Amino acid sequence: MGRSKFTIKDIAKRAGVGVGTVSRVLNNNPNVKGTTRERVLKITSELHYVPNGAARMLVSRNRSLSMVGLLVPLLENQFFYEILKALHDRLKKENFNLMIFNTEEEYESAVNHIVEHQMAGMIVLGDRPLSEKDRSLLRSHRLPYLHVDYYGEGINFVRYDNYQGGRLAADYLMGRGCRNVILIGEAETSLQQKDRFRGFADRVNSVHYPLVYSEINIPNGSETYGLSKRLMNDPDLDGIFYFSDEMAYGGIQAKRDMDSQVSLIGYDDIFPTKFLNLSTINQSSRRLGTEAAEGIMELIGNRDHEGVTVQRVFMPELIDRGS
Amino acid sequence: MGRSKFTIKDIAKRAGVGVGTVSRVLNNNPNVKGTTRERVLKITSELHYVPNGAARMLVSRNRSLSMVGLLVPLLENQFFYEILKALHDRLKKENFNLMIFNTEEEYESAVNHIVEHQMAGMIVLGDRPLSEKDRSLLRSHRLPYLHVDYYGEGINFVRYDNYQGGRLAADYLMGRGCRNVILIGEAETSLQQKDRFRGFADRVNSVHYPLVYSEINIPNGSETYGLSKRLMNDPDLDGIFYFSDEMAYGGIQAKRDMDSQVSLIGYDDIFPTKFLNLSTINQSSRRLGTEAAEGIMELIGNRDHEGVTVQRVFMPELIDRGS
DNA sequence: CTGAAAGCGCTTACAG
DNA sequence: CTGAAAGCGCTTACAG
Repeated sequence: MGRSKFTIKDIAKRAGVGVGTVSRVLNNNPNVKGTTRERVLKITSELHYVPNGAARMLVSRNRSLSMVGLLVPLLENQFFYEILKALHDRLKKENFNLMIFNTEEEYESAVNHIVEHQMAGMIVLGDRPLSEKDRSLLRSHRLPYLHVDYYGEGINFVRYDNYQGGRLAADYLMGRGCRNVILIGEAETSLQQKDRFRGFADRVNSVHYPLVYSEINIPNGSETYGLSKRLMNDPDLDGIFYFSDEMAYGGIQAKRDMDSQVSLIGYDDIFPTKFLNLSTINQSSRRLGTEAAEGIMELIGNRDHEGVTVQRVFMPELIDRGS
Repeated sequence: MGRSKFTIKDIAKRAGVGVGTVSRVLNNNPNVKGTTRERVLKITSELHYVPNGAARMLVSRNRSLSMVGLLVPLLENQFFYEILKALHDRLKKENFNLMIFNTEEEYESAVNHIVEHQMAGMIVLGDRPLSEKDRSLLRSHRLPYLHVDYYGEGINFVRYDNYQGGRLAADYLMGRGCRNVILIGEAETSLQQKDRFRGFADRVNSVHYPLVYSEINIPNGSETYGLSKRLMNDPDLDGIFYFSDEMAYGGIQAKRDMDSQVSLIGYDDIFPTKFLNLSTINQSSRRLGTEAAEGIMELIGNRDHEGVTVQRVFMPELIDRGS
């Protein structure tokens, strides 16, 4: 039961060798006599010795760090969690670890931490861009980063095509004969939402289908049950497109309780959605996470080559569950 | 656009001061003349200078690290995600960061990493105990840790009472007049599952209620829809207790599709459950996460006092949605 | 195969 | 208010 912290020096002294030798043993350097190695190993284990990670990092500037920082607005919807799982799985295979930073307010302290600890790379979940300051910091430290679900010129990202998803949603509701549709979104409008709703509008207009639509945006994270119920009182309303499945759940419940005929469609196809028989636009969180992991590893591997860019866009899919 | 890494020495040289002064500026030490401070700050920002975290940690052995390591079997159910959110929220308020380790296979490398990097504390989600080796490693480094959902003598934990939850489930099904019940669980039996099912059995037996029950365990993560459907073909079966809400979702769907009268109850009351009108046993993920955060911070604060123990047990609650 | 020494980039008394 | 120096715990040539 060692009392406190031992260092490589303590080990060396007890083993009657120099610190260099202990270091070699610890790093599996083959140039150590078998008996010496044994002796050192015995002592390190008896003392529960664990090398000081900070000292190790400080000295081995070249050692490729195996840590990836992840910026994620944790409170957002479950879709992010599913991405997180896939991301972690894939990274794990290559022996990368993930450090998670909650970034509801601002990125800066997280970005600083990541740079300060010389992580291998960084992934940003969600639709917010980095500040110019953060970007130039990362650039000057050659720290590669990748966005998931955000995009722009010259930046690295993987994402699903939300515009296309909006078009699919329009197809679905038009296919069910809707003429009077409401789009329910979040008040703090995200890029995704804009793209989805724009895709919806463009699709409706492009085919000259006689459909009237309007948009209602509610505070992020608020319940949709009451609102949906009230809307369903309007006999003219015949369709609702929710920005996300989580928002649509309240709608499904309202529809059931009101015995309403309104057509509903959500977005994401997260795990519980199929059990609610909710039609939706599927984007695979697993795929997104996996591709993000592979993307960042590619960027890390090519840190020194200029101009390597990862930009991948996937197509979502309509899932018709007759809702 | 700095090309590469600058050190405190570079800053000092350009500012025409010693490294000590630069360090003081960086650490907001008040004993620096205003103009000197300005000059240094200007240069650090021009050069995108960020101090080397490893060097910093190495030298300031006393600085209380603000990192908590979290061991979590990521692939498990959504309940963990909700805990994760709450945990993160609470920790954030006290300026702790969270580093997440996936531990589906073994804990050892994660524990090593946490010790090596001198984190402030560690939280273990899930029902697996640490190995004796890991425990003595943590002990000898005075690194406090806390289990969520696992428990035992002399260890720190916060958890819900699963045994009690099982009793509530029994009450629910007995209240609906069930006589013939099946418990569906996971083949890789967890402590939680054992407690829940044992609570169920004890409750039924303690009141001499004429109820026959049997247990079916299926591979973790597999679908329950097909199984539930088959079971519902048996006209004698009138109740199913699922180990988790996620497992129960397939059952709810089967019940609807078969138009069955079987009574169903899940466990957890995760977010989507209410929309499925599934009765369940509520345990608040938010509370568990928050308490875990507070528990580990308490342990961290009392690192040097022997015998401080955190052991908190919360009572779950029956949510009757008539399923 | 091994030891002594330099050095990684910081912080912090110490002496002015 | 500030500089020079010691030291944090490692790794890695270098010289044997």
